[in-house]
Amino acid sequence: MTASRAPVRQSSVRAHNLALVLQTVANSTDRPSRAAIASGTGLTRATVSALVDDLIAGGLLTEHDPAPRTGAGRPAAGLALNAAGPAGLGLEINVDYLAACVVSLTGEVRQRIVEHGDQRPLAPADALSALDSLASRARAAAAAEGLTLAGAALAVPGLVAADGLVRVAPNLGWQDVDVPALLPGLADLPLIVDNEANLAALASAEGERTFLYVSGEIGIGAGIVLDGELYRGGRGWSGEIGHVTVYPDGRPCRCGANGCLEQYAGQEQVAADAALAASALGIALAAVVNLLDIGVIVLGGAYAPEFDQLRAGIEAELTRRVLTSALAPVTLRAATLGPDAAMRGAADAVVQAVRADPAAWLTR
Amino acid sequence: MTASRAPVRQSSVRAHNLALVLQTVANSTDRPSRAAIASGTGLTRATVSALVDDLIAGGLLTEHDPAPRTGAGRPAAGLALNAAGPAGLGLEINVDYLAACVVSLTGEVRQRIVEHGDQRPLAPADALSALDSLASRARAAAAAEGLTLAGAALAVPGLVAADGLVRVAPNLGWQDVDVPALLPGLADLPLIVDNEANLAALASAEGERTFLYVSGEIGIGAGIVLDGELYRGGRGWSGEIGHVTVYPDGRPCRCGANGCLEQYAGQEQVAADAALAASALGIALAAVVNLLDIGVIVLGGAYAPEFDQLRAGIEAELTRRVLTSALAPVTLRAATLGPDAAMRGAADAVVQAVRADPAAWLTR
DNA sequence: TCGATTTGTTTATTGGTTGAATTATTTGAA
DNA sequence: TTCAAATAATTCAACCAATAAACAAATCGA
Repeated sequence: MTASRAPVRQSSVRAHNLALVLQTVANSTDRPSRAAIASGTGLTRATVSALVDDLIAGGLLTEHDPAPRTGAGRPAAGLALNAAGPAGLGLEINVDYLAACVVSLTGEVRQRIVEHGDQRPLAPADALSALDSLASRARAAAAAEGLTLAGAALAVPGLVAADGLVRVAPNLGWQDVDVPALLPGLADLPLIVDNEANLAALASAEGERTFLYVSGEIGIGAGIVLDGELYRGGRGWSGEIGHVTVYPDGRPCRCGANGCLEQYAGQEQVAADAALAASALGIALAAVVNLLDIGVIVLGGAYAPEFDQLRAGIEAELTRRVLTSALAPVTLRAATLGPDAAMRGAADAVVQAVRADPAAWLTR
Repeated sequence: MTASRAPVRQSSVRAHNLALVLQTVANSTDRPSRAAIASGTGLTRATVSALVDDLIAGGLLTEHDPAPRTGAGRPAAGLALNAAGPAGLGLEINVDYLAACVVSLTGEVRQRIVEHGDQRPLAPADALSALDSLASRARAAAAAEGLTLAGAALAVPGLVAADGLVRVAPNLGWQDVDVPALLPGLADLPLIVDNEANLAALASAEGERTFLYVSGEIGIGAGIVLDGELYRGGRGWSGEIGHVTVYPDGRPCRCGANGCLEQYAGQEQVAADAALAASALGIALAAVVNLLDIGVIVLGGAYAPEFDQLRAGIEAELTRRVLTSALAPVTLRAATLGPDAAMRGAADAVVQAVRADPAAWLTR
């Protein structure tokens, strides 16, 4: 069905194979040689050599001395991502802090600035103006280290439309805020604006290709990653697990409905009654697994530090309510990045965009 | 992230563009000319000509006289899918019938055989043996009409693993049935085995790219179509909406849990208490929309004839419980194919596979 | 009847991969 | 010490597929 509506020319072949080579290096634990990449991908050595030349010339890969010796033959030149290559600027605005970080192409955090302060009393323009100058500081520091930015991404606790328009951010009190227009300092960079749970999910993959990330803050959000790709839904509003009904006639929610998960497993409820929170969470997560057949669930935000208290209660509901639980169990895991997850995911999104389409960067 | 782990060569370019041209013809309401395809796809006329030649030579397209006259210039040759091209064999086994149909490349039903009879007392081998001979009859009739089959697909009311192994089909009483091995008459054809709701969803798209199809039978199943593609989940067990919890402490379900949707909106419950069924269905569907941001829901199976009774009750819950309902409403629709949906979807799956990868058929 | 117009084909060119031959660099054995 | 074997990387001719531009075909309108 999907013969994506675009024609393919030879240059698309090159673009695809450049990405293939770059991803192979990125996913490799050691520093692979051209020959290793060739046998790993199925491309010929000649082709890999040509592609690697382009990637080195474009500053995406670097060549290193061979690692250990292995038998006879000419020693291999080890290839690695260029730590000085295009980096990603990750930004986050949340209820009580602003944050920025710069992550290198290799995935290292090279800058990190967090500024605490209640954002709720501020008008969107003022909050974003403060973020803009925070971003400028991070940018300048990165430039001083010799890093060039490939783009920026901002995590927002709310519903974001495809063009960067924030439709609603209830906890910030925002409505219809045109974020890119209010960040003039970033006008020269490609800017991604996305929901915080979506971006936090990206940062929490740890090698997993298909999983659900759940973040318990004041609200509860989820990022759905299917086969390595974030699923955003038709309008970009997927993952609103906080308003999945757990008890149809239960507590009234600020959204107008009754019995939303948020009323039983929000940040405060976890602290007040972990058993109830775990049970409610388990019921909602069972629905997700029944619908999407997802095998791994990562608990982040306020859930991560309470993971040990929540685990048994959630698993009990999953076992009872997931139809296929006897055939294949669901794995529960705590997120490891803490409050930095969304900001890190934002920066990762930029870096991953470069890795997924290096040709766009090379010909920029 | 997804630079699908395979290298791309020139032949992949050709395969992709062949599919692009074929899909363009398939999705066209009139009979497009080579020039129209060129301007529609962005390929050059020369390239389209070459690709079309291959598709005509391979029996996938046919050339027709120009339709209406339009101004000056050489008249265009209209292209259309070849009605005598590779067809799909669709099969279904269900509690009280066996069915087979043959659908042409153009999407017309050319054969249709339904054999009523309770399958539950039969051993899987016996039921499938009967289906095998039914399939042979449909095949022979299709061959008599000059149709060649590109493959077959079977719809089963149960959980199907990727290799065609039916893990559980509760209403048939099946467990771990190796379907392909029990259909020797189809050994020479590629065979897809899939869940009936998944295949019924495919047949019920009606141009929609992202939607949820819900089928209310004895059990309740759902097919999730995201951007034109069926989402099957990590193990192929997605869409088990029947066991989403609606009332956590509600009626006990045969799956062992309490308050599953199936206990409130199954076939019998719809007849007994439509209002309760609609409300339960609405609660579960609201969860789907909150999680996946799906804008269109198609009600099939036993729900379709009761659509008018159910609609208001479902919509009330959706409006109340979907966080984004004020921003964008959810569209409810009744399926139109009736009990044939799964069988038709099975045949469609075969035809669509040919349309999505004509190069595979041409070089078979 | 002729020019304008549109469709479809032909041909030389270009970009990109392939496969085979070649060069480079090391280990190990005579 | 020297040379054969082995492995890595590069070079080069061949091939495949798309492109652009020229050309042939078929129709309309003046």
